[in-house]
Amino acid sequence: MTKTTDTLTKGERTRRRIVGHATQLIHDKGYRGTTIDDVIKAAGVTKGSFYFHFASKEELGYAVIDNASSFILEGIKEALQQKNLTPYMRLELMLRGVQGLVEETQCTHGCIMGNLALELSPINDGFRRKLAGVFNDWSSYIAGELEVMKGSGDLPQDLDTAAYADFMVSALEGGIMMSKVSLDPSPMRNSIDLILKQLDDMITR
Amino acid sequence: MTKTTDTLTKGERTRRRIVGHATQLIHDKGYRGTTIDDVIKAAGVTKGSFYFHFASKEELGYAVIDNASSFILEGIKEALQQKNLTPYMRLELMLRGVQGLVEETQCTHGCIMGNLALELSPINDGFRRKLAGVFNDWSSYIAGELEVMKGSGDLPQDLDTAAYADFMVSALEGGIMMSKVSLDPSPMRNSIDLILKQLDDMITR
DNA sequence: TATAATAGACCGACTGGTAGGTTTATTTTA
DNA sequence: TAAAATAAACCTACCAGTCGGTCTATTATA
Repeated sequence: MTKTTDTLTKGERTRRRIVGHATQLIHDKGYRGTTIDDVIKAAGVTKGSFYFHFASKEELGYAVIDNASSFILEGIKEALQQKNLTPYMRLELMLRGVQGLVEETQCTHGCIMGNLALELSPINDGFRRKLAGVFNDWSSYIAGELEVMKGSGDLPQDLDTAAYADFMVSALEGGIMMSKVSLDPSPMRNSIDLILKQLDDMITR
Repeated sequence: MTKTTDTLTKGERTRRRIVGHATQLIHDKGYRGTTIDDVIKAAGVTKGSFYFHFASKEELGYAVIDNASSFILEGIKEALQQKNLTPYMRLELMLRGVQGLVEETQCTHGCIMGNLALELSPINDGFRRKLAGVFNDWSSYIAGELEVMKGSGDLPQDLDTAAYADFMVSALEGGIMMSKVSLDPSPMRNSIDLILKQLDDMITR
């Protein structure tokens, strides 16, 4: 996937360090709430160095979205590739994985993708499209699992798997939003519990 | 409720005009994305006049949240007060009402409460608490309807109505988020459809 | 009742600070 | 040693907030 650190040039390592710190800061305070000065201070570089690696704050934004989305989607794909598990168990593993990620920050930071989706969609169409693509990919992976379940007769044949996958993503992101605004992990956990329960209830026995 | 326009002083009318335009702008571009200059230009007032009515941008923010939340919650309460309808129909009316509001802006602006919740929660605890209160109220109203249904035996007696109401709000807000980032009303409609279908499926017959 | 005094509402140039971005010189590294 | 990378000072636009002052409609007073 990504090159191992020891094969990277110094410049590439610096760039990644900047992106890493910027991702954390933006996850916490948002894109507008994070200044270049914040980023270079956290990453331990100077302005000149930053602008050697990035043409603009916008370019940093794209790098952060790429970094965060590939991290998240890799985790999701990994959970869904556990071929020793049933599709239902794979989906459960995936959802619990996301829950773990969000709980790492006591739910106060929410989901960086959801945060940026709402903050940046109205002001930058490039960001918006990239973020929409991430959610679309995520939903597609879930729909793939639902299709497998449907194919083996575990789910009703008239189930619209794409729509149901969208619903699962929506309910999860909404739960994360509620947890962030209330500083309480319960709503997110509750969403995941109910998503899984409803999926389980749909399984034809 | 609110005073009728003709009994208001000139100053009160100006203040409300500022809040109204600010609400629109903030709904569209977010709190940070909206400048005082944007607001005064839209409302047709000057800086001095603005700062006669508001001590700070933050105070405007509170006024906007109050304005938007009371508007939304009034609409919700109105739908839930239709005593000639069944609780299920009241909830459906409420959800379709929210859908209508969001579709007024082609889903591009999302829900102002959700937008502000994610943007402002990490940077201002006062805003965060106020927004959390709005979602809490909303969920409580829904839970009230679910309790009625449960009381009349239409829903399972072991249903956690508060948790299920939270889930409904989460799924709806998440759907609105997906619609905003994809510029497509389908995810929100899909969320509402599935929320209602799942509620209907739960009704004991 | 004519005039003076007061207060609410409004005006817009200005300011201090901030944030994104630039420039030029210097040091590292491949 | 040429190119890559870093350093530090600097620039400029923008933005929240300020401040001295104006306008107008009541209200008080002689």
